[in-house]
Amino acid sequence: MTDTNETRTRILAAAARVFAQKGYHETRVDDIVVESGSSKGSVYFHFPSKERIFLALIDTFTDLLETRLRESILSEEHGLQQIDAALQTSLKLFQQYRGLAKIVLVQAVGLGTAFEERRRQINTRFSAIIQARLEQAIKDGSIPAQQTDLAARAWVGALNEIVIHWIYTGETDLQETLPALRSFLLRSIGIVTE
Amino acid sequence: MTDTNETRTRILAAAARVFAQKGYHETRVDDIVVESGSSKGSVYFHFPSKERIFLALIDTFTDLLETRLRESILSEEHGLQQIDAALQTSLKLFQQYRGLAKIVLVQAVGLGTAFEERRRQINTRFSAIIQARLEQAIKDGSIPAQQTDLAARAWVGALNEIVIHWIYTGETDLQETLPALRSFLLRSIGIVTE
DNA sequence: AGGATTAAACCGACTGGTCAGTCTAGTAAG
DNA sequence: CTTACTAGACTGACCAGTCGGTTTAATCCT
Repeated sequence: MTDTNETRTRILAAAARVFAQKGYHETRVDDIVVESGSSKGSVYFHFPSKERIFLALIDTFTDLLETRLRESILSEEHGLQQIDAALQTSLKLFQQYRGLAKIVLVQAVGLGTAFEERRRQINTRFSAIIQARLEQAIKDGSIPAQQTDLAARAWVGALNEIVIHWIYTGETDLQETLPALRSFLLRSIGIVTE
Repeated sequence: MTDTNETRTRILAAAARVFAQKGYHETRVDDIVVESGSSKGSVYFHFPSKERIFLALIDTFTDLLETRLRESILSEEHGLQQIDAALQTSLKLFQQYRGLAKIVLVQAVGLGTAFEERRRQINTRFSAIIQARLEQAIKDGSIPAQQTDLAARAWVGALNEIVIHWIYTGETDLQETLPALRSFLLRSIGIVTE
């Protein structure tokens, strides 16, 4: 018995590459078969459908991101450092998994009713994390009172767009945008650094 | 001869409704046929393909938005007022054409190679408009020096996300978010209002 | 006028290619 | 011999686009 889980993982990795490059609808299950060096029977032994493969990739990545985010926030005491840590963690992860990032941020959008809901939830989930932090910051007086839900969503949108642009252009290193992005985001909620 | 152009317009309007609701791939050409109350022959008389109908909708809307934006910017003298006018114009247009907004901001994303390029260009186009304004503002000393390309893209991302959220939730009136959004954006580039 | 002619606009049954998912026949390991 | 997995040929549904035919209306001719 060749290790089941290894084949499964190989299929997922192959799927990630193909989905990232071609998008959901232009990806043929046979593309994944070829890319993974397995067979159709094998793919359908490990996954019930093409859709589930796609969802598995999305869930894995978003769960990982959320976990890392929460960890990095917990690892810092002060609000400002928490934000720094969270931002750094996000960029690092996007940079490390560029393919998965593209799948989650680009390829999972506009897929119609089935995926629409899920996609919204993801953004809401991350907005909520940020919003909670902002509420906290207002309460302890680090930033002025403001509409935290709007600010949180705007942050998510801004970050997404920056990452997507990096995904396409691949310009240098995503981490290098951190200082400018950091200043931008902090200013946006009323923290003037220098 | 029933006015040719009227049928064409009816088909486009129907397509906008269906595409907005179902997304590109889940929309059947026959859905558009039924929704428009015409026929398949008629649809293919006016348009060469499903894809072209979709692109026609996108182009119409983005061109309109760009025109309105440039007009509103030209109508104001001072940098800050220009930004206000542009923002107000955008929100107004999104609000007015919610279906088309959804098509451009959501349904046109993640459609694979054919649309990917075009979609990027649209965001770049609007980023460029904002960036030019920011460069100007730095030059005349209204805002501190900063990475305008990043700020411009972040603005586009932030605005998109806010609008998309409104598209899904339909919460009240998009225009009502203007004050908070305005403060957020202005702060982000170093303008402290109150 | 009104009849004939023509072309644009419209109609919808049909087709042909595509592809997700199935199925039968395997192989390897214990 | 059984369990876990792999293989890839095959099938059936689906749907964009086609095509032969009909309607509509504008123009010309007597």
